[in-house]
Amino acid sequence: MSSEGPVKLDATAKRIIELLQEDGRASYAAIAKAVGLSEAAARARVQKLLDSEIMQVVAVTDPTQVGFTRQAMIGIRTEGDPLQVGDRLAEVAEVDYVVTTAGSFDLLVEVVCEDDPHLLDVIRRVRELEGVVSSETFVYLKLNKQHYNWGTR
Amino acid sequence: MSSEGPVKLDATAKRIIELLQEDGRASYAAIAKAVGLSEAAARARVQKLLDSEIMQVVAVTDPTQVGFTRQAMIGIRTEGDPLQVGDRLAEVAEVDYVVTTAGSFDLLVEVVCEDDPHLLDVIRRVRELEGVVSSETFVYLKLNKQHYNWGTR
DNA sequence: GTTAATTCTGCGATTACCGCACATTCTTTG
DNA sequence: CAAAGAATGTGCGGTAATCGCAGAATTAAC
Repeated sequence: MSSEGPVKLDATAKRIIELLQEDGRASYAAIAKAVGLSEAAARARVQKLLDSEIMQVVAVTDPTQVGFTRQAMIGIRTEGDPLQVGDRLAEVAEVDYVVTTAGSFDLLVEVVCEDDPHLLDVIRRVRELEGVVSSETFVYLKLNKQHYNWGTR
Repeated sequence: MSSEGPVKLDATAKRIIELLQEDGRASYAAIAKAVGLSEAAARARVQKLLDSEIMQVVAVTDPTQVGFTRQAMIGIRTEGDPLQVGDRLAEVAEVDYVVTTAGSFDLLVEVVCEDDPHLLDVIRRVRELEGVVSSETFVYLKLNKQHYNWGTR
């Protein structure tokens, strides 16, 4: 769905991203002052970053706090093209995160479920997908840390 | 650092969260209209959700797009209290995500690094932590899907 | 049933946002 | 290298959103 080009970001773009990683609702005026641009220019740059899907500004929550009692990571071994299997997994609604990896799993998939029967159903559906050879599920017991302000380089 | 109580969220709070999961920069006026409150009340509720750390509004990016070429998930087996080890891991700057799990790993840890030597150094530091018995690293090759609008229940 | 605390509404006063015309800088390209 | 074209930035006026606060309404506690 997204065709990536390794976009080049200048120092101003990176500082804007870092500011919004700290506070996604920062005003354009505040951003402009922080990076030394006019308000209109700052606004244009934020819009560009959003439109190009380099960055998105969203609310993030601990799923367990908003009614999803079962979360899990599923390690998956595939046959055929892992990227294609990854695309198929990405279509599953309960899946919020898919990465292709090197190691004893080909894909790591995070799923968000309401309860145990729901998780069971998701695992069943995942294992039935074409190209999925085996899977191993890690049920989440506690979310210890979750942050997004890793900055830029 | 965060003392969790399973906070009870009413329907309005959940709808506000869902709206901001779609667009973290939605105006208070728009939120108010959507949930049927005055602008001031909507603003107060958003502030409360932010202050109580139930929700945070932030910019999220694909790390590879902003200069971090090496990302990985590290599966960790521990001895002693996994939660304590998790807390220690959470203090590592390059670690952005820590979950305690049930399964063949006790903890899953996501790390964001600039390059291979950086990743190597992080893995070394992680393995030296007290309580870490063994670790297995899954280097990310591609981020297939990443989304945050899983809604509420 | 009264009190206290929380939450909501309804405003002005202030600030931010948006769109647009024009200036500036950076890239092609002949 | 000069001119054309594309980005990117500035300034500003009109509109809309935000903020702070006083008082009403609702909810919880006793």
